[in-house]
Amino acid sequence: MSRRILKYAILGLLSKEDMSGYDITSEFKKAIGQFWSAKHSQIYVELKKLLDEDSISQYIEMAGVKLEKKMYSLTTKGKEELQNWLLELDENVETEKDIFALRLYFLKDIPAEEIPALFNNQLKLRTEKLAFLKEQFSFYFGVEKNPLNLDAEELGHYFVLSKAISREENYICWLNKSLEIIKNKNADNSLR
Amino acid sequence: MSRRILKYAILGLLSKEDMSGYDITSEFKKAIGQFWSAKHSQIYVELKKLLDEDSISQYIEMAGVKLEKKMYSLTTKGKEELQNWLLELDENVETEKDIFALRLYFLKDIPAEEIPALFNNQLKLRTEKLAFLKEQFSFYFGVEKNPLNLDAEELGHYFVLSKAISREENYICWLNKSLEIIKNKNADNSLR
DNA sequence: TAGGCCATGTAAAAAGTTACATGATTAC
DNA sequence: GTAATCATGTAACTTTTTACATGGCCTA
Repeated sequence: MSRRILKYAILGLLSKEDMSGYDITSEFKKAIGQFWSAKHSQIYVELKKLLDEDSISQYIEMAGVKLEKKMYSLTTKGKEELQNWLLELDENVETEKDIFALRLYFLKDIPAEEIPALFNNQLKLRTEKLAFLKEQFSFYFGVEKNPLNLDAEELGHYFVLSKAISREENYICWLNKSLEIIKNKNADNSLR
Repeated sequence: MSRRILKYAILGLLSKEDMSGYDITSEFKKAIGQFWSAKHSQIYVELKKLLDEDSISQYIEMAGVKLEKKMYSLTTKGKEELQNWLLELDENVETEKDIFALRLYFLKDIPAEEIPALFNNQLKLRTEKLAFLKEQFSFYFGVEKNPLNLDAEELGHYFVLSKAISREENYICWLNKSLEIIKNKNADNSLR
């Protein structure tokens, strides 16, 4: 958890178009939510902070008769900060936390007959996520398959979706391979 | 983050053998650190809490003449808590945060000539990590390749290492594919 | 008119990082 | 003797989650 990643995630989203806190919250439920996310409570606080620091500016848009949407835009300062952050080189790979893998490390304390259920649950979750991602992908890039024909904005989206898909496919593949090993082991033991 | 994952990570490590806070800190620099980690400052605080809650017990081991190592063991309560946690089914896939992918989503704000450097840096980091993981793998499983011959404890380790390796290989593969796209795009543009 | 979504916030608590602090042991 | 590593802790701060809280809009 390092130096204000949420700040830059928000600046990045606002560099595409002006958004409200609610819009930003929604974005984290789509493609980019595969690699960073935050709850609305954190986002509203961060927006206030960014406003204070003059990285963003605010204006009101009416949504209906009474409902005020607070829209945010990047300021010059915000644009510069984003630019600089985008060019930073990471110095090390951060731990990508994964509770299932953590549990599996403690395999010896899981009764053998319970293990397949754990794998199957994970397989279900990951398969659902992959389906969601593929749906998104074909919605945005279904017709135009060749990434060379995409503009820079679409290409960012393309990379992130293709990355998420490849991550989930790889995860599912590893789950299947590992589950096979477990099944063979269980079969072995019942022969004895 | 969520429901005391560090607690269970520590209980899990202690179920293999008694350890000190320092030992636990070291473990997070090895295989399991690929999927969960914590700093010593957090670990010592959590150990005190677990001791208060009677999930673990403490004894002193002398390391040298003056140096006292505080060793921790699971209590019956701790063992039960670990058991129950290991059988819990995750209800959703948590965001696996990845700053590089986040940056890449904002690609349109990165000057085209800077992009390859960003990819190459990531490629370097991931390649180094993969080398480290493969070293670990061959150290522990080099001779005995067949996972069917491993006992439950080794198998947990095997799964976690094989998962980390497959994750990094997949990441590198995606980086290379994406970098190719970027190069082709840059070449295209300079032709115009 | 009711339920789901749009929309924005605050407060408290938990989790995690960074910095400060200290001292022993080991191997060269 | 000195540097790396072993060993343990606290304090301040940042980040993230959970819960509380409110009200408008839209569609069936």
